[in-house]
Amino acid sequence: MKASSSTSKPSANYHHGNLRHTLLAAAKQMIAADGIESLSLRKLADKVSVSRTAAYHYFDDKNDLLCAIASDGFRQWQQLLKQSEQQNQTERQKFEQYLINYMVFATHHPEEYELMFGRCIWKQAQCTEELQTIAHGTFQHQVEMMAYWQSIGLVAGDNPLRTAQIIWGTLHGIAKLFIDGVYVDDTRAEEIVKSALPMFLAPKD
Amino acid sequence: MKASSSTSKPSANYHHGNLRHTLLAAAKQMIAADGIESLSLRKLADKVSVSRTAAYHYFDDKNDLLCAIASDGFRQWQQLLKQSEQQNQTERQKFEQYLINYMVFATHHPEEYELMFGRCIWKQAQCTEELQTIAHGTFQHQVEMMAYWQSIGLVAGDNPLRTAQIIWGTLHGIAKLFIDGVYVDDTRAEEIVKSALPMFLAPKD
DNA sequence: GCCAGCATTTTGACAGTGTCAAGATTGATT
DNA sequence: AATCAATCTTGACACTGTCAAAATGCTGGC
Repeated sequence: MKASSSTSKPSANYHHGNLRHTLLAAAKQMIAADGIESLSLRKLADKVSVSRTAAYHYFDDKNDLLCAIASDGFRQWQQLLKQSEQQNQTERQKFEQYLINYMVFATHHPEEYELMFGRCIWKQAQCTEELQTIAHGTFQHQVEMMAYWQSIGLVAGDNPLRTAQIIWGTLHGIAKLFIDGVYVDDTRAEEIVKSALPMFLAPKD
Repeated sequence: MKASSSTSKPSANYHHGNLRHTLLAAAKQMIAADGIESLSLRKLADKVSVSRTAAYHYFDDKNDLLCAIASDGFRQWQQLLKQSEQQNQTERQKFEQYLINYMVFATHHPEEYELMFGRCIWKQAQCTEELQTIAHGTFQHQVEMMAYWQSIGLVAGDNPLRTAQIIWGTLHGIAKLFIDGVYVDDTRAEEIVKSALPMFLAPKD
């Protein structure tokens, strides 16, 4: 019968096949536009023209959905990192590029960044297995890069974990101060990171 | 007459005189126990044995109440700073003490810290005039200290604002990674800050 | 001592939220 | 063509912030 779709477009409510993906896409769009806190499952459902509780077939929770978005964010970030690593440059340039990439990613996807590293998911609500794994992997990778940069005498210090924590801390802190609106001029973010860079380098002796 | 209190304790609902203060105290206690996000005006009212909307006589909003808590947080922090400055030590020691104080304050009052510097108030909701003023003053003071420490050759760099932003960024970032549960072992916070310290110092030449 | 007026608190109501249980719809399988 | 599982919807509940209107207690003037 295809009662619902006698015409070309399915467009009907039931079984449009990729609801999970559609929901995620719409949700990302909504948080990009109005922020995480103003995303409600009901508004999301409305936007996708589906009933209030339809999402519950693909996500346990609202939290589960947010975790999925955060996971996607990590994948995006990892991909960006990989691309950047492939360009052949000085290690020094790679290091600088890493710092700038982080900052640009954070300030250009503030809401996704907030989900990836914010309290919303990590603290109060418990984060998904998937999210935990991918996030841990990302950090692991960061520590390894730091270990390498230290081994070749580019970055100061001899404790990769500690150094990674501090550098990440610096990036995260500056990013958050921008994202949360404590620092106001987004465009300066890159500048600030650049002037922070020398702090991390090993003395040239 | 003290009609309400024929016995010792007033304890009645109406006019117990310091509701504003009581509400703030109870709210602080509640967010310390269960986090900001699980604070509701109704639960708060319940705890103080007062009706749901009683708080609206002292605060415009839930946001207004949170801003008041944040403002108190800033006052607390400023007082701690003042105390610490009075102890006569090396400038180097004072600098170290400042960093440690920041970290200890942040990790010991995580929820207040979140309100003081988090998105909750600064971004989505607009912050109170009072909060904006006191926060701005605090940062101003920080920049001045940094300018001094740079002028005596203790801290590296010659741009106090920029340096203050970076150092604050580092502190804020590390604090948030702990507070939000990305880094887990709170007790290590102080250690991390101590190993970050040398980064900020001017080369001894 | 009483009453008006005022500050303070309460009740009622409304729209919005996340989420669960039970029912309705659809496409695929036998 | 009947059955079944996947998918989506409806109904319902408790909880939230917030507003308007009512109730309550205190205080100063007579």
